[in-house]
Amino acid sequence: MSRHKPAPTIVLFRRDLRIDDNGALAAAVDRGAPVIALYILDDEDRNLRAMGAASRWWLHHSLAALDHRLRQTGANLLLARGRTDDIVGKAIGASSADCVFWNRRYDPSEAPVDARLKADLREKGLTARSFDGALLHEPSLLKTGAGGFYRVYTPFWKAMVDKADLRDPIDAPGSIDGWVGEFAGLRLNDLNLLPTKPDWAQGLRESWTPGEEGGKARLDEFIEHDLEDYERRRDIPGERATSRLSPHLAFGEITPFQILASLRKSRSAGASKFRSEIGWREFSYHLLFHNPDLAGRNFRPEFDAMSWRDDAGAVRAWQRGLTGYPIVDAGMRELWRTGWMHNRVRMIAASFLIKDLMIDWRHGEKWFWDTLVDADAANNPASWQWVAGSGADAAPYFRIFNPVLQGEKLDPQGSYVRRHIPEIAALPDRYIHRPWEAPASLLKGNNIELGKTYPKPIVDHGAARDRALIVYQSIKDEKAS
DNA sequence: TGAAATGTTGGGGCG
DNA sequence: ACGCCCCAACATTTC
Repeated sequence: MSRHKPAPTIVLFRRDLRIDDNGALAAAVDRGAPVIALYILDDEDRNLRAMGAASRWWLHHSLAALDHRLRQTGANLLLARGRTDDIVGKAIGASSADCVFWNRRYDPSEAPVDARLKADLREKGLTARSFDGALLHEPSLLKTGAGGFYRVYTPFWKAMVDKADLRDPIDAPGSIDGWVGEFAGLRLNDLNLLPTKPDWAQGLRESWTPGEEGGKARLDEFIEHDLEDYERRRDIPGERATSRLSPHLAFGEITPFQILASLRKSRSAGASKFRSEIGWREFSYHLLFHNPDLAGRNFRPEFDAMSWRDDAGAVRAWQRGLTGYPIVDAGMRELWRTGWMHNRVRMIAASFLIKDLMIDWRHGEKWFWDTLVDADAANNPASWQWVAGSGADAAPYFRIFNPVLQGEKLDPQGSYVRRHIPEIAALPDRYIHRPWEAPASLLKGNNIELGKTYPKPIVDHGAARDRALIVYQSIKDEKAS
């Protein structure tokens, strides 16, 4: 007599490339049926924002790491390409699966895909279930006293901490009964996620270990070495004192539940400051959920009247790290080389594009989307709007960073600038953030020719500041009238 | 998660 | 000894 083998469960992996604290995977394993772990790359759906090049590089390596983790426990990752509903239908056809599990997505362009899928599957009499993991809170459930959504960070975070279910992480399955069968038959390289000609990923490879084990190691190291003095050192880009967990979080290799659980154990002085940075990520998703076009539209509509400058040459100089302001250029080159930029420098570089160059923040947001390994549908537009002043709880319009003062304050020894701008590395500290003031003999002695080996400032900050204040003032007048 | 302009105070040089 | 000025240092206001 043959024992009846239950129909398999499909687990969809998306930006939750981990086996630890994975509610969908744990539930599938608990169900006792064979598990089909499936990743679908959807390059077709025009309603979805195409992933940037740096993110695709990360995705490739993260998928490889996930496959490796699954193989250690008895399963493997199947890859497919196409629309989610099509592929899931085909996978059900090939496997007779009767059950599909996944972890929820909160990007408003992706969530409807999952909602339709759930409805379709249930209509066919199949089981479809979704789980939490990406966020500490459900954006649809958190409301202000007046019934709206939060627009100010502090009350949001206070309410969230009170109401969220800060559950403990779910253990990774010890072993998985992996479904044995063929489906789609794509190999990782078939997804074409890596850059080819040219291969610009050298700096990324040197900087990162994608995958959940890399993320866990990063968290442990951060807590052990940097958390105690986090509040003081986090703003000093030369120190590498931030967590650098952002790409791991963006791809769901680690969850905020895991991070908070580790912080609870550490009791370090910097824990509450770091926890509130996790809170900003929650706030960004909260804003995105209630404002689906956060990357395309000003949160404050009065900014629609803003007269941004159209200056392709200036945008290009900013992208390449050739503005002539060392702290800005160092940040932009760190981004280009490593796929990441220190958070404080992001603010300075963004302030420079928006307020010194008067370029529409959406140009900056797009560049970051393409070049950041941590490019995130919520954090990226929310943060750009924050700097522009067009966002919720945003920086006031008159807050304009002086790139020289910021450089001297946060990188007094110039170690960050020298790391990324070798052509001026020989300048003494005194001139490292203002090379145009260095004596001619000093420049010449170090083979620096401003305008040739390193640019002269593309705008005068003082004049640019005055211009920005006038333009921003006009928006304020607009609103008043 | 700012910077610049303006205002105030107090020490020291000097006639 | 005194008043005057300068200016650094700090505080406050303004954008």
